[in-house]
Amino acid sequence: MDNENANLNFDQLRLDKLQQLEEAGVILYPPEFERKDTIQDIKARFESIGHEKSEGMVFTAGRIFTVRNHGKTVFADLGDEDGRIQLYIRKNDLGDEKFDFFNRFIDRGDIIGISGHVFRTKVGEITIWVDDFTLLTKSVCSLPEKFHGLRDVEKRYRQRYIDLIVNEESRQTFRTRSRIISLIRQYLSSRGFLEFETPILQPIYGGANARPFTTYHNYLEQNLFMRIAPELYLKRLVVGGFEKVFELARNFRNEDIDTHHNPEFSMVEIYEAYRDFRDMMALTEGIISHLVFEIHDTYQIPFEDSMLDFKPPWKSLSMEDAVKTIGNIDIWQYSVDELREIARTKRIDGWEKPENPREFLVLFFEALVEDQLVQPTFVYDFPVENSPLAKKHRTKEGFTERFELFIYGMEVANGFSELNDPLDQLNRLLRQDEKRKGGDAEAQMIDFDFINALGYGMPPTGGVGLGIDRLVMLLTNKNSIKEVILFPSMKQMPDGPSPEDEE
RNA sequence: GGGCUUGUAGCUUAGUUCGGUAGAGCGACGGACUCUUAAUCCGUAGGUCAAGGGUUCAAAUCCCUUCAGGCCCGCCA
Repeated sequence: MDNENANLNFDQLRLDKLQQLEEAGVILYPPEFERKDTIQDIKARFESIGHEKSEGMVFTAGRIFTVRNHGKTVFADLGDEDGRIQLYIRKNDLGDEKFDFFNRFIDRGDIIGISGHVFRTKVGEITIWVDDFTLLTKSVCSLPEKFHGLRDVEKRYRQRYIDLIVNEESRQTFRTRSRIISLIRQYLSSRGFLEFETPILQPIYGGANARPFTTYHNYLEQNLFMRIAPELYLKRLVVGGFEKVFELARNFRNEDIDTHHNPEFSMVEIYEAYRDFRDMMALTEGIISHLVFEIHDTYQIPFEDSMLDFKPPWKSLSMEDAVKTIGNIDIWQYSVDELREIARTKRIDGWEKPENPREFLVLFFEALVEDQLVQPTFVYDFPVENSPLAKKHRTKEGFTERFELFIYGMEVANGFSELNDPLDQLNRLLRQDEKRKGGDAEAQMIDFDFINALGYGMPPTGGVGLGIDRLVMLLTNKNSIKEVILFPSMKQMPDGPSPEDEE
C-alpha cells in the first residue's frame, strides 16, 4: 500500500496503520454498528446528569475530531450530524490491550462506535465514559487543522466534503437550503399544486433568453439541448388540464460564472390556471415571506450591510413609476431623441440602441433602478419587446402583464399572465427567431409544438419562476452563489484525469 | 471579455516593500502525564515556495508566460 498516485491525498502513515490492522485480523470496514443513541439524544436525555456515572448505557457513533491524550486517560471529541460530545477513555476501564489499540491506531478523522455511561466532568461538560469502542471506518486522509479549519475557498468548493466535516457554518447553510426546498414543496403541495418533472434534454430550447448547452444523442443521431427553463413544457401541462403545477427545476445556461451565476441553477416554476400576474405576485410574496418566517422566526433578517424586511405587503410599482421616482426620469415627458440624449449624458452602456420609449424604459430601469431596490420590491408592466412569453397588457399598449421581484438588487422572481393567444405567440417567437438568426445568441427558437399546444387552448394562466439559489443566499446571508451550491461549477484542475481519457 | 488580487509543509500562515542558507503554530511521529477541552511539557521529521522561462554572483522575493482561485465591472436569472 504505497501512496504513489499524485491525485490521492492518502497519508502514508495511515496506510501503514491500515496494513498492520489488516495483518492483525481486524475487520477494517465493518458493515454495521447498532447506534442506539445520537449525540443530540444523549445530551438531551442526560441534561441534568451529575458527576456520578449514569446507570443506563449509551451506544453511539461518529467521527473523532480531537484527541487529548493524558497518558493513562484520553479525552476525545466525537461528532455526528447534529452535535459533538466528549469521550473519556481510561486504561483502567478498557484494559491494556484495547487502550493501547486506541492510542496506536485511532486517529483524528476516524469513525468509531462506542458504548459507555454518561457523566459530567468536574468542569461541567457532559461526557461519555467509554466502556468499549469499535473502529468503524479508518480514515486514510488527514483532516485540516482543528482550530482554523479549512479556509481555502477553492478547496472548500472543490472538496465540499471536507468543508462539511470541519465547518459547522457551511453545514448549517446547506441544512437551510434543504429546508427551503422542502418548505416550498410543502407550501405548494398543501395548496393543491402538483409537482411534475419535464424534459431536461430538449430538441428545442425555450422559455428564457439564454445560450444553451448542446449535447448529442447517439441513437437518434441528433443534437439535443439541455433546458434553459421548464416553462414551455409546464404550460403544455396546463393545456392538458392540470390547473396547478410546479417543478423544482435545474436549469442549464451556457454563460459566465460569477458570484450570482452558476451554469446549472435551481428554480421553482409555478403555473396556475385562471390566475393572472397579480395573483402570482401574491403567491410569490406568500411563499417567500413564509420561508423567511419559518427559518428565522422573524420577517427582518440581515443581509450584507442591510436589514431586509419581508413582512407583507411588499413595495410594488410599475416600471415607469420606478424609473420616474427612483431614476428621476419620466419617460413620457421626452421624445426618443431627448431620451437618447439623457442616456448618453448619463453614460449608460448601450444608449445608442433603443428605438422607442419602452426600450429606453428598460435601459434606464436596469442602469439606474435595479441596484437601488434593496427591500423586497415588485416591479410590473414590462415592455412587450423583451417579454415574448407574457400576455399583452389589458390596458397599456406596448406593455405586458409581467413582473419581477428584486431584493438587494438581485432579480429573485419573474412572472406574468401567460401568453395564451397562439397567433400572438407565433408572431412573437417569429420575431425572436429573426433576432437569433441575426446573431443574438440568447434569443429564442420557435417551438411549433408549443404553439400548437396553445392552439388547442390554454386557459388564462398565471406563472412565476423563483430562483432558489438566490433565495438561499438571501436567507443565509451569503454573498456568493458558490456558498449555497454544494458542488459549484469549477474549472478542472490540470493534473486530474481529463474527460478525453475516457472511452 | 476588462480591472484588481491570491497561490509558501496535511491545515492556518510569516517572509515579497528593499534579492543573500524557507520560519512558526496546529497536525503527524517518539517520550512524560488518570477530569482535559485550541490540554500541557520535552524531542524529531516534514518544503521543486502553483508550473515553466528570464534577469542576476545569488530569486519565494524582480520580469515574462501559463495554470487554478477570489473580488469588482460587463452579460445573464
